[in-house]
Amino acid sequence: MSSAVAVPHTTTAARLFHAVSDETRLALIHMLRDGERCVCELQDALGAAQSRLSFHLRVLKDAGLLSDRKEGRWVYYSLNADGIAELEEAAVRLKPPRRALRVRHASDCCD
Amino acid sequence: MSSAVAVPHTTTAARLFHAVSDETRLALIHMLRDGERCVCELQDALGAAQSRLSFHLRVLKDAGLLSDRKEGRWVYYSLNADGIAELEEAAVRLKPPRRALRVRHASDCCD
DNA sequence: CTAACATATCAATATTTTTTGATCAAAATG
DNA sequence: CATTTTGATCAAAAAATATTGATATGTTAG
Repeated sequence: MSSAVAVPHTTTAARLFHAVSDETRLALIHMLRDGERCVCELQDALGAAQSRLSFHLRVLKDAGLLSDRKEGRWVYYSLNADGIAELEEAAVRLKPPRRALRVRHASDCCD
Repeated sequence: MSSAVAVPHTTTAARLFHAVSDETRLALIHMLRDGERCVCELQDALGAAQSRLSFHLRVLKDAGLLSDRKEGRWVYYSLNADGIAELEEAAVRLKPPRRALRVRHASDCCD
């Protein structure tokens, strides 16, 4: 144990949070909350350039938050429930344990 | 309703997620989970340059995730439970409503 | 087969974020 | 008061991300 930074989970969590730290990507997720959509639909709805959208979809997919499914010439994206759950867990892990909510009384710092 | 991007919550959520999308900042949060710490302690523990740390602490504080308290020449940072709760809520809001988990059968796309 | 379409990828650019080093202000200390 | 200490802030450089436009690939339609 010990190595200052980089708790193991930390890297994954950072990746997940980064994926959802952008408004366009959040908008995509929100659109997908009620079912899969093909890229062209998302594109229309968001009024975003095709290649831009493709970029953001990939970020989300790489983070494990989306799945895709190819059908004919379309690609349908949908939320990956497992990924979303992981994200939620990562968020929950940030909460302080109740025992520690109190102020740790100072004077034991920097002497 | 309608304006494509930028659901109101979306901006706040993006800000919150961005704040925790960095390993250094996650490490800070983890350290603070069991009580407040002064900057110098965090600095030692993380082995990070003072000004770098100050930068990250500010990002977290601006996002509402940390509070600070000045005492003499020290500044103590601690988790702001409300902020952390907001973050968690933002994460939960990404989950698809159960009714929509199924595949929306295609052929209604791009006709 | 050829043309049109849906989407991914790539290279160049633009933008944002992060790091670094210096300087500054407010305590505390002698 | 002069010095030291803690921490913030600022400007410049570095690094990471995002946007754009072009091109490439696979697919269906004619």
